[in-house]
Amino acid sequence: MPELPEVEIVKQVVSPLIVNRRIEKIVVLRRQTILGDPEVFSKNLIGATCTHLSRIGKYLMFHFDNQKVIISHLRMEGKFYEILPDEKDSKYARVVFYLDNGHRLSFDDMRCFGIMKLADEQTYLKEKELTKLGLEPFDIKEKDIALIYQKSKERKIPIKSFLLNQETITGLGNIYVDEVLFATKIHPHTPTNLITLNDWKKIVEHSARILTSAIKAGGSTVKSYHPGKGISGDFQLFLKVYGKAGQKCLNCDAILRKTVTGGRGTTYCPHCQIKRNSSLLIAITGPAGSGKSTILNNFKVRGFATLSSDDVVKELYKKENVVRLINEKFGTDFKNEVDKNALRQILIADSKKIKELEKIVHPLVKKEIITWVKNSKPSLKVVEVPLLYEAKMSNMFDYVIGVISDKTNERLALRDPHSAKDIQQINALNQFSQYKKNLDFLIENNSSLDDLNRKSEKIINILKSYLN
DNA sequence: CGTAGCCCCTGGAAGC
DNA sequence: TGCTTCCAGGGGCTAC
Repeated sequence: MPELPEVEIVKQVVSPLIVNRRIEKIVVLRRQTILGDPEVFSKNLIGATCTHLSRIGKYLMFHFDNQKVIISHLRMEGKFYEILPDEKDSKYARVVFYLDNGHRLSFDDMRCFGIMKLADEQTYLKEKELTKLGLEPFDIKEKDIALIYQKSKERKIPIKSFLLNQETITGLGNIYVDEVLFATKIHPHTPTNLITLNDWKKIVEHSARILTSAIKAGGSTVKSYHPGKGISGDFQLFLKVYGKAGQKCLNCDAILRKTVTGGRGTTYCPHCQIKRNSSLLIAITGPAGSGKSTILNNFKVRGFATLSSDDVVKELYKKENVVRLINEKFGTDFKNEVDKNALRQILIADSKKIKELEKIVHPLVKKEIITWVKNSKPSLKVVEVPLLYEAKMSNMFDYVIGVISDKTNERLALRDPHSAKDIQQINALNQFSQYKKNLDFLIENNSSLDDLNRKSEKIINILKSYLN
């Protein structure tokens, strides 16, 4: 869990507990926590006295008078705690150091991600964990920024992933990266090669500023993390985006959005942090009969690449493996093609079956969309996805347009009187309204076709202006 | 080579 | 209430 400020606080809190103390005994409760042989680790440290602690990025080093060094990383949950003589080891103790004053220093690590490694004073900086690290934001000079910029021009990963990787800049983690990108008004998914030299100056400046203030505040305390017993920092009170998805942005009226970047939760302001990109992927979502197809067509006419998930599903229903899967799951006997209307009858009779169908269909649709995106040329791509949030697909899109209408039932009846009632019934089961807060644009289609066209035109122009 | 995605673990919270 | 699923302040490894 800890990022640079929290590790710095741990260093400050733990130093007085162990410096000038001799290690009398080491109990390794979880062998994998020690990289290398735990017996060698213990043998080299027992009898040694700790001279000082040091920190590089998120690594914490313990230096001893026998020229040995412990390199440690707390990862997500690691903590060093002092245990008094009459106290029991905690449930999550992994390595316990017995000190010459009768106290123990316990390395607690619920999730077992943390590590410790023995090294030599002369060569510890050459250990692979430390040689990989880039500069801390405070140490980055003008000439370093130019080098970082050169390096970044060759990388296409999202800037957030680039900053989380410690090889160029070290110290930022998931919280502070989100804060820095918000401060610099850079969208976390911006490809690294689009970050300008001027952006880099701002990123470095804000990183140093935010990390420094966080250290001053004692670090951030989120969930139950504490640098030591009874100690907790306050910087979480000053966070502007982390953990605040769904709340109002402090700089504008937009609602902060949560997405996923490289498997990590990411919060940002969709208005302040506009995505600059050479291409944009947009989703249109909403209930059946709301007007999605009309809007999709407006995009098509303006030269966007467009795809309808309903068409994708139609094609999937003709595939042999899909027909087989559905027959197995629903006890049907479709031959060459799944009969959509017959299937709908089954779903209406037992609404629990909808989820089962979605479990089969959604991942396949997602796959098809990804393939389509890869193969389509235009820089603006739009996909109509009726159940975008249910299918958990919203994260792959840069912007989401939602369409709602109080006239869906009338439109469905006009389109196909035969199936209208059934589709209306399924529509009623989906809670589109609860996703409103996740949308970037909302179109209320309650008036004329002209009105709908005007509204979609307006959004098309905004999206075009976002393009690099 | 760069990159996406999975993996290492445990437990609390939210969803059903 | 009990069960399931998701999520968490990190980073290494592997398959493409």
